[in-house]
Amino acid sequence: MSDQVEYNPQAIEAKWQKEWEARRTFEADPDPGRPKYYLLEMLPYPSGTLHMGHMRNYAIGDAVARFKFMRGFNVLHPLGWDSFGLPAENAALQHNIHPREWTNSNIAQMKAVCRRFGFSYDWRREISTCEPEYYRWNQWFFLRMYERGLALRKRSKVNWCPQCQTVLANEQVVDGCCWRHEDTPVESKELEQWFLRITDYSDRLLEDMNQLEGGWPARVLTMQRNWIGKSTGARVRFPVAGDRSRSLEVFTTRIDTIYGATALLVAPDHPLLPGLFAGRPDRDVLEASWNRMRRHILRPAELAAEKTGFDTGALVENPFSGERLPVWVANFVLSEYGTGAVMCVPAHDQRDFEFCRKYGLPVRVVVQPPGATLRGETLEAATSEYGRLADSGPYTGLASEEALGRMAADAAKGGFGGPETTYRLRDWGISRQRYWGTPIPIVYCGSCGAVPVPDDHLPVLLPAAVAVAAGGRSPLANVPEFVNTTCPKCARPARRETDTMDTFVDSSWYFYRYTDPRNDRAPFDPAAARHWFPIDQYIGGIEHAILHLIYSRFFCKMMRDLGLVDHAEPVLRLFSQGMVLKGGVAMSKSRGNVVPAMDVAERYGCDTGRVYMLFAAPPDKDLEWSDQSIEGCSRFLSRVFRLVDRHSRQSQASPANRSPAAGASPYTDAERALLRKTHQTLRRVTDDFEGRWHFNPSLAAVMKLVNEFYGREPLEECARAQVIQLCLERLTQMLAPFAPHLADELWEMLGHLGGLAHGPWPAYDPELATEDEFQVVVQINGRVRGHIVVEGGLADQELVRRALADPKVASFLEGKQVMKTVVVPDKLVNIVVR
RNA sequence: GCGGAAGUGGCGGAACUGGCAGACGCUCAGGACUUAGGAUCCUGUGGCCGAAAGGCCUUGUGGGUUCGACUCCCACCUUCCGCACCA
Repeated sequence: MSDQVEYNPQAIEAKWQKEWEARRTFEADPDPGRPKYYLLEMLPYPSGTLHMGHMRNYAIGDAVARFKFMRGFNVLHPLGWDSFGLPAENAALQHNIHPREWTNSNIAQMKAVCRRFGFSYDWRREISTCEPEYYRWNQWFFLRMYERGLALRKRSKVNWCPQCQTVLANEQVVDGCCWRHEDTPVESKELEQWFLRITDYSDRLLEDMNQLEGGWPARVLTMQRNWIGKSTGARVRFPVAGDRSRSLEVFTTRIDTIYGATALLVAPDHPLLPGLFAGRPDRDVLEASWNRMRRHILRPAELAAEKTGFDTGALVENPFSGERLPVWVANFVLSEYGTGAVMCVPAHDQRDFEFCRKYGLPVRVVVQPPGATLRGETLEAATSEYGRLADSGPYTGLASEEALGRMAADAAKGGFGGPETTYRLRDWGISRQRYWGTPIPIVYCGSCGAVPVPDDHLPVLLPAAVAVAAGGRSPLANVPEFVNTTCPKCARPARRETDTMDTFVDSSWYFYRYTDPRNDRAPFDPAAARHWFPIDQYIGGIEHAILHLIYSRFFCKMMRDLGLVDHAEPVLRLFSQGMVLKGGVAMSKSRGNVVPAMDVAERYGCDTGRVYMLFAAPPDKDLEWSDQSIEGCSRFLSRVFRLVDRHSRQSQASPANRSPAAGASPYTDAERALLRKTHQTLRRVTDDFEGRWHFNPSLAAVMKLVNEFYGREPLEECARAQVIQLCLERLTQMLAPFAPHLADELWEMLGHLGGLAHGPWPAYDPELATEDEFQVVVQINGRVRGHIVVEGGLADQELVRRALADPKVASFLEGKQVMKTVVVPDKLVNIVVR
């Protein structure tokens, strides 16, 4: 047709976005009549521009959200901004702009991109964590934790990033460097800091992971388990020889090997060391070695590859054997884990083995692995296998498994130890010496000490006029109007805490706020949370596997203890999407390899961008950006547009053709074939959304269906217009989650009003989707030798008979003897010959 | 070192519980339409042999199980990710 209209994504997209907004299409409120579905993508940090790396996350989420909308779910799909954080302060320093201004202008830009992509967010629920209306509840939660002893101030060794000029939580240290500055080794400092006692929840965090099995990626669960690092063993106290009032404690998971201990090793910064040196003639020499080693240890980035140590000259007594053991300082013993001291069993621990071989300490085998008789003198490596105890006093002959329990119990009986469980997880240090964060609601009073700010004084407002400077202490300390206050208890002059909270506090509970975003009396209404929670599907990057995802699980449990929520886990299902790469590396502003999302929308339209994100790779794998591939997706959408356009013009000429074909005369073969392909594709796409989320082959199937229509041109000669109409309607519906704007436009072209956002998602007709003819592969000795076409459901013998009758197959069988036949109904016949 | 994931055409990737390897897209080639085509439509496109029919080879490597293996088992190689003195 000469007056063919071309696909104009920009016009179509603007039209439907306006329409959706006017109709409040994606606003969701509790509705007892429909099942709820809470779908969430991790909230973005407003860094400036949204690039296609970000968009992948939202394209996946939006496809699922729209599918659920179409299926009749009441979908809660919100978005907000993780808007506190250091980059805003850096921008302030570099461009002399206030962090708030920088942040808000970024939010405006990014929101414009999200709107340009037409995502199905309920914007009424938008939140921004840097607003007092939000962060006052961070303070409120802090106070509730303070009341319960879950927020506490303590002096401890903390990680210090010299770039950020602030403290980092353990979770924020990656390979000994800052998570934001991968080349900057973290330093160690002793500071007084606020901590949240996440360690009180170690066991619950671990146990409740059973509820997440299957719904969360296995590797995330593994990473969290390793991070919590539970290990069960025993604590044993070794008295100092000659002074039984003093002792050194060790933690061990292998108390069954204790008769093989030939030394006791302590960490270089063990608190009892100075006491051991005191009064010794060689004290100066010892302290010199000690200081050398400590300097090294204080820089965790320079982890020594080689084990070193020195003999303190002190002796302790093995409480089991009475044997005297030398006390050594060893650089590989960690002061933060266990008791900061270990028993050294060289025969059964590789680290101890290397240490003892280096320094000539004896090696003694006290557990013989099954079927072995090892000797310490000739041992080439430690053996950590369980076995039978040897040379172990009264325990000799016991199996390791049994000895572990019995010896720990005996240590308890003897009053020198007992069973113990340790964790790797440390308390969460939340103090940050930075400006752009939530002020910690504490006041220091000369007479009352640390006093919590009363609830009715919240929020403690972050002052606007602050000279942001990196100087190792919080910029807030330089704002007298902020610092100087009065004690809430005694009304005397007092000083405010000037550190702000780690921004991971903000993101630990934000998804509850979405359920009741404007509440000014509580963080949220428990009833609203109860309605929407738990989150049915959470989507985000793997980089939060332990940071955000363990903190928010902790918050949920804490909130449950406060009576705010009634579930143990906030997120039922988690999906980690792959990264978008360009030139083999992740797209990022700092690498300068980003493809701005707005560029894609302007050039191809956002529907094309979305389809490309879902088509180019499975959603959990990394995706390499390709300018050529996205062209292909653009072409595909144009093809669909032209197909429907042509059909709708013809229908307009004779509107009767629009009436449904149901009840019409039986379908012709060509019509059946068209309907069959359509319903097969529909089945595939439906199953995929409900199951594996392999959108790439799903979209491939839709493309194939479109090719099918093109291959039958001119369509109207092979099928009645009503049948074509029916098939195109299904095609349009199944395209809707992927290319929603185009789908709504096509839906209108097909004569329907109001778009497809709320469905319906069509049910596929199993009858129509069934093949009535099958192409059966005929193999001879496993090699394909022919094909036969048969009707479905043939008996095995009949299938074999027809296979043997095929002339081509027969020619291969000449002079051969059939040994056996294998039949897969409707699929395959394999003839085994000799 | 330990744990996990992965390895398929020129490229991105399909192949669900073992059953025609390479769907779909990109690239490239040819054709049609056209004043024109970098638009559109059609055809072809893993390698080798062959004019063709057809045959042989091919899913990191080597073995095994099976009528039949990308898929299961064993060993090895490579890449990526996580943990890494956690006692």
